[in-house]
Amino acid sequence: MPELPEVEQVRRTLAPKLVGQTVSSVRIFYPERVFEVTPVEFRRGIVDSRVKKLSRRGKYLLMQTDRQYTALIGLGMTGRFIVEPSLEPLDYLIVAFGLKRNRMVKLYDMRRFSRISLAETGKVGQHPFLARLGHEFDDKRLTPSVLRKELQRFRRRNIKSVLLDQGVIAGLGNIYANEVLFAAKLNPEREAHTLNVNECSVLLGTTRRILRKAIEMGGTTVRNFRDADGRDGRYASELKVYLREGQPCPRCGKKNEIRRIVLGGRSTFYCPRCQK
DNA sequence: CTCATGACCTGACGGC
DNA sequence: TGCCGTCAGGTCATGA
Repeated sequence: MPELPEVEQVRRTLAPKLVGQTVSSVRIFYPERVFEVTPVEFRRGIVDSRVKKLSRRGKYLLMQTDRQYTALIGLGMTGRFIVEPSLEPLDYLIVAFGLKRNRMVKLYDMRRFSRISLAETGKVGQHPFLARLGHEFDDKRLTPSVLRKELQRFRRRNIKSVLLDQGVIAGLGNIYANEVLFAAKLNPEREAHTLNVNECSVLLGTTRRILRKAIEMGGTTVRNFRDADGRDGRYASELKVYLREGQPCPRCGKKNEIRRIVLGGRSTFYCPRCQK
């Protein structure tokens, strides 16, 4: 579910409840979703330490403690944080962190695609979850010519799949990849390596504008997304093409023009008149 | 290496 | 009402 803006919104709403707190217990309910370390190692790395910082890299949350370890958390499609007193019996729990005064930070996930892991804080960038991630969308070093160069490595892949590839720009998912290409007037089937510097510049501009705005609006709720305060994202009203098959194009106005095709196994929405 | 596909998992929704 | 197929914010392993 969550792409970069949603993960960032979770980070912003979870941080005030978590940073500075001591984690008095760690209970893992779904050990298959703990990667690289054993559940026991994960628990030992976090329990009894204090949360120093909650940050984000791409779609991953990084919970840094005052000891040597950082927990890495990927929310998959439906991962969600709930902070509440005590531990009610709850289906779909992945992990629960106990804080003071009976408060619990629970990660639960209906589809159970969430993933957690542990790294030494100094080596967190080398962790397999993060090692191959591309640029952050707002990284100043990501210039149009750098982007163009990165797109050259793909032989025939279309630009839509490449945007979903976390190795170029980290954090774009299916909603924003569609929206960004519509805003940039680029056809999703366009081969990525054929983009010129000017097109890369436009694409970078729309990516930054859309992600910033989506972050400002607390992300997009289409179905399940809630932040750590239980609130919906408000960006859904800004979506121009995502899930709008058969609707008029908001740019050229042609009726019934938004198409849905499948690229790289994912639904792709676009206006064939505006996106050549 | 590159790319497409299926697998992982559960729920919501539309058609019959 | 109920059953079935399809689809859903992600990522990884597999094999051509």
